[in-house]
Amino acid sequence: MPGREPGARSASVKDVAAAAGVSLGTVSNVLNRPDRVSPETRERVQRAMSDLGFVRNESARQLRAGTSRTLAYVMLDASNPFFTDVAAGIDTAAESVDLALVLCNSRNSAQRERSHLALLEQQRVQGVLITPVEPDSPALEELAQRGTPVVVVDRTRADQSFCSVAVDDVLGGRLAVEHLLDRGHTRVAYVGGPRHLGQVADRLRGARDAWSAAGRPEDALVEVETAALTVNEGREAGARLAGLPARRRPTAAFCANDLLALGLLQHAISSGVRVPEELAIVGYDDIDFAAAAAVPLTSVRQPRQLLGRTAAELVLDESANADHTHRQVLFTPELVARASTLG
Amino acid sequence: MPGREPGARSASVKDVAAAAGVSLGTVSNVLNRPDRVSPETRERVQRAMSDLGFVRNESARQLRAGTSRTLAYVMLDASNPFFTDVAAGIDTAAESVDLALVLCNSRNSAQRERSHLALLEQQRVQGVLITPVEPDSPALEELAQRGTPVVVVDRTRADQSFCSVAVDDVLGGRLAVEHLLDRGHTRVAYVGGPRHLGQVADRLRGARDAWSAAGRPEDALVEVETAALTVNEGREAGARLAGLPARRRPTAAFCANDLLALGLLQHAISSGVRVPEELAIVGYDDIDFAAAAAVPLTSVRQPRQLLGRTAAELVLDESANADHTHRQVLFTPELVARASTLG
DNA sequence: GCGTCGGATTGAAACCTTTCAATCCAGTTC
DNA sequence: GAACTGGATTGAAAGGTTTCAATCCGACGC
Repeated sequence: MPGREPGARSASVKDVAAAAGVSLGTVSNVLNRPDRVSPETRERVQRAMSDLGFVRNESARQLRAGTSRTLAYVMLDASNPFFTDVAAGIDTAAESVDLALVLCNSRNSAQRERSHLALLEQQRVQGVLITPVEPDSPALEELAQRGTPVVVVDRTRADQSFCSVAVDDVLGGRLAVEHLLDRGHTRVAYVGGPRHLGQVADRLRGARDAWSAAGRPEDALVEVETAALTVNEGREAGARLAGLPARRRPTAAFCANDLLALGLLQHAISSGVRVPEELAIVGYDDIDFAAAAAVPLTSVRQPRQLLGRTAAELVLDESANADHTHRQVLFTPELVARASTLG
Repeated sequence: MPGREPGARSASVKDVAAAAGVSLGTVSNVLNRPDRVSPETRERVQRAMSDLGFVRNESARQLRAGTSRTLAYVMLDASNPFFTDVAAGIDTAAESVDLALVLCNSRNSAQRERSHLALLEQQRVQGVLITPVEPDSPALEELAQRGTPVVVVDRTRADQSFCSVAVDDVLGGRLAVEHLLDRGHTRVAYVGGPRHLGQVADRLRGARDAWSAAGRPEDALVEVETAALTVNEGREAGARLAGLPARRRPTAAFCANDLLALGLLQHAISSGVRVPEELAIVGYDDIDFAAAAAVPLTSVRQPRQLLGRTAAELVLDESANADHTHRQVLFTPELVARASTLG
């Protein structure tokens, strides 16, 4: 038997009021300003509510009150642990101000992203946090224009028409390569792609900066471009590196993210290349699986939870304060050295 | 400047109607039954909508129409790739019937789970899919009782008062151990815990069944209980196994999930134990990281996406068909043999 | 006893959309 | 030219909650 008896629709405040012998307004007061109603009445009403199985209708509440109690995070790819950690950070912040967080997964599709945004706007959510498929999409602008606070997470936009939180990827790239230089490597690979992704380009730039600042010849930093930031592509890149003649083969690789690094590591192990003796590896993101890899991975850590928390704070500020001004927050990454580079 | 000019609230159908010189009802028709309105009028109205930046108010729509366009999945732990894959399956099904999916993450907390459920019920979502912290919680029952379709995902309940989809964990345990028996192992560890989790218990039961069916002595299947199903606990378990005297040390381990198996693998590699020659490992779930591990992991695969899709279909059936009857769907797992057990 | 005060309660309006029966109107048929 | 047809449009009601000005009532001061 599915649910309630046929014909019975769920009880409304009106039913509760009748059952408790009070007016409609009093029931509402019990719900929203319990202190304004006398203890006896309050209890009578609450009793009626539970007797009738009353469940407040959020649509009606929101329609009348004009405010919603939810925040949304549109994530780029829920299967990347990095983003779920960011989401956890947002959740923590949302929880502390008693807002619910709903997650939407665009799964890398601009089309899905669009339809999620449309629905969220119709739902009048308090704010939208998003790691967009395409940071410069005009759809975001329009959404903000029409009055929904929007914060861009882990991406930056050319203009400053939004709040955003991100991590300094150029610095991250520099840290990684400086570490490898410290360890004495003279021939290093940068593994990442596609090149048009902001992250990939910025990390490469940082790597190049550090490389030339150390006075190394440009062509000793070899770029290995991949088609995506996945474990599979990392393995693939491993094969390509292995194919190089020994003289030109790098002794270390800096990967644009940990998934690539894990793939590369796997290729190395399965083909008998010792890590880090023959090939040192640096990843990026420091997801939990990095520390837990067969050879624990040196990685550039991004403050994932903090990223999320901060983004949530910005969106809340924008939604609450009339004199809000947009801010671009840039966090500093940190290198975590582990066995994959430490002989 | 945050959003629209002060004072301007978003346009309503009424505004659109006025701007287009038609009645309210016509605007609604354009929105909901565009074929009923003449092409010229329709266009005029649509033009007015975009001029005014009209965004339909979903609360009002839902209040009047009485139906919501969303499905919800309350996940146990968004950072476990297994659940995000299940979510992707649900999403696919939801998309095909034009429902939006919102994800909530209870992060293993019964309290968070409760508050998510309460809000979802108030929002009158079309249905709730959930992997509960505690499958036998009465809260689920009450929710269903009051009329929200509920489907339990990847768990089973003692009674049959819900639809549920799960995978046959007893069979999965059997498959794993049969495989190890085939490979000639005579001393095997079962790594998992805490024991009160349904999954952990069922997989152990299957393992024992296979073991005794093969006529092996009971005490040659050693149980290693862990405090949680995480990578860290897996490493920990590795240390415990290594501590056993060689005579009593198992030559293979069957882990209750892949995270444990990955941790165990990591411990083995870092302490020089060869996999699979000295220690064969079987995981469970076959998450993507399993195939991508340093030594690709043999694992018991669950049809994750299918699990999600099926759950979504059940909840939709329950929400649409008055004569719906609850079903408990049990899928069959499948062993995927890889290098971690294949010499 | 009268007037006043303040906390508790009430009742009606408002939020925005959808629905549906009623109306309108331009053609068509006889 | 009257009667009808059927598609397009209209107008009002309804949905469940919150809000807020108004009312009620018992207590208190004088």
